[in-house]
Amino acid sequence: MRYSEDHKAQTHQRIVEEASARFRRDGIGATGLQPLMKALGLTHGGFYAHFKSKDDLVEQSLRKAADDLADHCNNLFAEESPLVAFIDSYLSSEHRASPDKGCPLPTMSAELGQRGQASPTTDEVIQSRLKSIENTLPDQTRAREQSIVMLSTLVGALLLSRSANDPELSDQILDTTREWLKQQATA
Amino acid sequence: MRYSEDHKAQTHQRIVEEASARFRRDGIGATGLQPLMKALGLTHGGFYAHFKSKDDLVEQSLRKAADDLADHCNNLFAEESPLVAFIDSYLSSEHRASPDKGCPLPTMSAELGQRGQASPTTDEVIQSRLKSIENTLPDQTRAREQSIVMLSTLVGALLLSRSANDPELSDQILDTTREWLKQQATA
DNA sequence: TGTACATCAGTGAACGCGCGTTCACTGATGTAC
DNA sequence: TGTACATCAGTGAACGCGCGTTCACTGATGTAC
Repeated sequence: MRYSEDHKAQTHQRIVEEASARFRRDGIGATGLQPLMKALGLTHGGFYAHFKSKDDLVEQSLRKAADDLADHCNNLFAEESPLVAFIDSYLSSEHRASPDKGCPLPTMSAELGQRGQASPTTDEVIQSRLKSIENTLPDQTRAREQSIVMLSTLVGALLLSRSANDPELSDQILDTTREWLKQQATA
Repeated sequence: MRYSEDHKAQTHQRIVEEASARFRRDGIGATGLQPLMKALGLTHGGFYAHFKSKDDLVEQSLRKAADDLADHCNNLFAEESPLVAFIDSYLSSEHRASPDKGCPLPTMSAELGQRGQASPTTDEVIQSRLKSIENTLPDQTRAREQSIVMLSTLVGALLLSRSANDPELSDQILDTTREWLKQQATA
């Protein structure tokens, strides 16, 4: 069947969006293309009309996630203190509970590094997230260094907080790190 | 064939050690039991004489890795400043280059969180690593908070540094974070 | 001391399963005449 | 306006592969008599 003008582009986007969520929630290796396509009401054979390979989809999904988050960060400039808003948002229980809608670094970067064949896409995501933080920093003289340390802390805290089984430990990591960073940000 | 007294215990330990290295280097899902046993000169069928399941091996491997690192940290007390020694060691290019011998948190915790069935082992590893840091802190009054923020930063920086494709970016993350933490430690 | 037997760590074929990828195909729609 | 044809997004069976797990087995050694 032949479809209306932008039908293919829409399907393509639907696949990228669903994959982007699943990769972040379940991991790349644990996300099968067959269940992914089925969830969208499609059959798996059609996948290769849209993507060269699973790796191709991974790259596009990563970029999509990074772009969405960059947009989200730009909205924070409406807030009184964008930096505090960023920290609160990154280390919120909402972000912890919804990896599928959040930053891909805590969920995907370990697997991306382990996957063998290297790709510059991960670097783009890191640089994009660093830039987002730099933009919110009040003092621009050491913005690069500050953004690197802050991103490391944010990524590590969210990762550990999600991994912790005991809710108390999980909260402790999230809350302690968030308050620490905010205190340092306002000092 | 029947073997000498502690032969089984030795084999068991060899499997745990090899698995512990592979899980950290390649990830849990990407590590097959068949290649693992083959690398030790064994056949895969014998695996279940030692472990209930792959998950059982994962738990034992995690604990082994955490114990080894706790030992390593205790050795740092011979240094003049254990805290600086710890930071230097954690964010060294050696640690970055050898995930199979290093901290399991940057490499395995995302996957452990995504694997569905939760286990308290991850919490034990986190608590163990927090304790290691607390022990090196000069000021014990806010040791818990400090150790949480520091572990988050260390884990995040190592993870990002390993994920970065561009060696320059990777070095920048490692070096900036290491120097920042050391400066804060000595202040 | 010599022999029969029990033990059990390790063997390797086999199981069902889901993976990523390929490919001949279908059939509704847009285009050409 | 009506008909013949080309397009191509999506279909679904099939491919080889490696996975975790099971199981009947082997055979060197320790133990019992």
